Amino acid sequence: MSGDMKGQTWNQHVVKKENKTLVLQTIKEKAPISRASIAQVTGLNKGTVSSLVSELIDEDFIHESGTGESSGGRRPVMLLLNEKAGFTISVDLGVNKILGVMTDISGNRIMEKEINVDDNSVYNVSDDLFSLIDHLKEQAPSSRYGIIGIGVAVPGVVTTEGEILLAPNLGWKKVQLKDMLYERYKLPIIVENEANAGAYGEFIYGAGQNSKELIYISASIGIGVGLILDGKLYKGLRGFSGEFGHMTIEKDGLACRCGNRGCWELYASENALLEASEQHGLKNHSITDLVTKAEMRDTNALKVFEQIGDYLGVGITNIIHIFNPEQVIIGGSLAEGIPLLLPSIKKRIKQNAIGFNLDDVHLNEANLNKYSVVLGITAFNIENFFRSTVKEVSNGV
Amino acid sequence: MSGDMKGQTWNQHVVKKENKTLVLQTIKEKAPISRASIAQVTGLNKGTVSSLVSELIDEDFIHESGTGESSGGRRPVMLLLNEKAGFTISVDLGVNKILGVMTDISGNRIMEKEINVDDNSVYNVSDDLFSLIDHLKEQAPSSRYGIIGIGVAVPGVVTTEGEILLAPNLGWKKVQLKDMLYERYKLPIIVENEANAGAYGEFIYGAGQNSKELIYISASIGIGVGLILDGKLYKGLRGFSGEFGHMTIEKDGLACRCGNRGCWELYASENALLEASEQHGLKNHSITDLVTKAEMRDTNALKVFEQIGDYLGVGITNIIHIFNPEQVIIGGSLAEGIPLLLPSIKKRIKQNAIGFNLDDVHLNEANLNKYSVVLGITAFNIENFFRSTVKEVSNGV
DNA sequence: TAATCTTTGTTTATTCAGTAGACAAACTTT
DNA sequence: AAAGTTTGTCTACTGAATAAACAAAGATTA
Repeated sequence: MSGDMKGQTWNQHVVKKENKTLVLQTIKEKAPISRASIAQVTGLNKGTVSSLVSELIDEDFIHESGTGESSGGRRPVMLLLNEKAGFTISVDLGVNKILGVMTDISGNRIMEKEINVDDNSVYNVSDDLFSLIDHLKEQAPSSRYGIIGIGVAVPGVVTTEGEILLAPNLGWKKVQLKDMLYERYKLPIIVENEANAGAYGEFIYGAGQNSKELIYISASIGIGVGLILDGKLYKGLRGFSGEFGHMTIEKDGLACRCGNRGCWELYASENALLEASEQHGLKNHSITDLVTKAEMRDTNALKVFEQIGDYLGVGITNIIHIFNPEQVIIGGSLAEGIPLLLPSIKKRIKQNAIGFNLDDVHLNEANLNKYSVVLGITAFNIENFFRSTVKEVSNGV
Repeated sequence: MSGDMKGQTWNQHVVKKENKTLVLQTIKEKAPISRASIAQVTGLNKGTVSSLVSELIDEDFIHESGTGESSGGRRPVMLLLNEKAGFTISVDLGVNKILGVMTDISGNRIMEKEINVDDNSVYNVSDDLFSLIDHLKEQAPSSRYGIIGIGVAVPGVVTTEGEILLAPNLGWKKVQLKDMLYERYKLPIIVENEANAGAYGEFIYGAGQNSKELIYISASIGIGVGLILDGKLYKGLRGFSGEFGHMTIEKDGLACRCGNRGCWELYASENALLEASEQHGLKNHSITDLVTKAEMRDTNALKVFEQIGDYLGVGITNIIHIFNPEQVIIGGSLAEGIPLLLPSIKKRIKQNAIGFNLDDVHLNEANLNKYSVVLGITAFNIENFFRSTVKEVSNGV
């Protein structure tokens, strides 16, 4: 009816929609909060807030929760997000295991299930994935909005349309996972790259909550990077940004299966760590083994971590130069070794990064641990839900 | 009075402001255009468009320009941007010369002046800069809004507040150029990094007009990069993004004066080109000399361009992997040699870049030539003007 | 304890921008 | 000349925000 191609048109419906979202957002962030405080924080008129709040209550998005402390006058009625108004199902589809969680619309984990996978064929994995989702879905408490969305993170190249073009470590090519899931569940579906999801998870619920410019490094078998720029996930033209694993840090260095040479992930990933440890006489060790050895002051293990940390530092220095970020967060399976890697990472960065950019940046470990990725998916699910639902309900009823 | 900290509040004033801007934008882009067409394109009601248009005419932003062709009914009255409602002064402050242009608010160049500089001290340059601006300012035609803004691009690190922290090739540190200019002219001032300005210039007026994701490489003495992401200039936390010149492409490679090692600009800038040519026995040649020689099939000169192009390709491959851009534009003084560099750049990229990302990207030469940077500044000036003025006038009168 | 002051939240009258639709003007087609 | 189209303006209406009055419920003070 309106809002064509470019530059949406503004009318009072849009105004109401935006203000309602603003009120809801304020409650989400500052709950418990009174109507009066919302008016003060947002700058909206008290009457406007009252009327929007009563709509939100009717729609079960929020509810009152008794009175708060008086500050010298009538005691305020506090408002809370109605966390149990709906639930999400979010899955981290890894190479060796699949982690699925159910959360409420506030992002609290209600239930989770993890299964191991050895056969990575599309057929087998999708079977496992479906039964995992079915299992979570069956046990969802009843609620006004039910399951509000299902999302899956995959270690691969995903288009903005949710098609998996390539997932090398799964051996997948051109898999229409989003369509498959929609076909089966008829619910809003999200399929997203694993590094992007991890970045968003840490941004919304984790170490990056107060940074608008943050770079999340997912260092596992390979390296993927998720970019939060200007407070939004940056995906590039078709969704393929963040292929930092294939950034050349040694011109004409080692040949990568991607066709490039000297790729960062050949020197600084979990794979690189394991290879380096073999070269130092530590064969068939897992990361956990190596961490244990290094903690017991094994010289070879220590050397390996120092070497990998140094290479990580080279790439991170590049990241700092390129983005002038506020925060760089390291996640993925390699994060297990962070305490051992950090000294040499920091040494390299301090030596090599330009002062101005270095001064601005904080280097941190992901603090949601194995949940970074699933919770990113959860955040996508919830955002999607509020964006589409808050408005339609208010117009529709 | 409203619209506090986060999440602006929406009311009818905002609606009008946005719709008015939308109408103006539509006229800028599609002029000459009738009221009826604007209504159709924007989705706004015919009456709304009529009333907004009549305000814009009162404010001299646009004017009617006779009737257009009938399409089977009453002939439309065509609307045009009133290009001469105001003028900008935009300056590209280079190491060897200063280029200043005056443009109208449509970005047409009205006048220009270029001067050479040999003493780069702040004192001397600011003197030259002031007299250059004075000269342009004096000759500005009289107009409703006069000089709407003054902007300067500098080859250095500029904060979001317009302070020049460091301009190594000028030998400047901590120069409050924005304040100095405001003190003198009491007009809206912009001070911006040269690569950022170049990127914006090509984005608005040049080769990148239809790309929302574009990377501009300013290859001169060093390398700077301007990032247009999601249709906006990306500046990072404090404005220091795009320091691609100091991206490591050879770990522990050549030492750079920035403190890092193996920086891209040591291998792929104008400086690198000149050094490489000396190593090939071509001493004291300018780029122009080398281009001439190479065009006459001088083997050494050809080799030099091939080598530098190859290194450029390495960095551009990284850029393609990192951003999944729609377009990469090469500008700066090195662009003079583009026809000679392109073959080896393209060869490297085709060999090394990941297919998905490679398929999306177009590699182009800047097409505004020496005006990329000044016109970027012009675009900033104009945007600033419309953002602040369109609205205040309509509320204020 | 009573009177007064504060804060919270609702209600009412008002303002203002966009919309739909009628209408007039100007043109084309039959 | 009559009928149909397109453009642009005008009028009545709608709906959302606002300011201000008001009611409710508490704190403070004498």
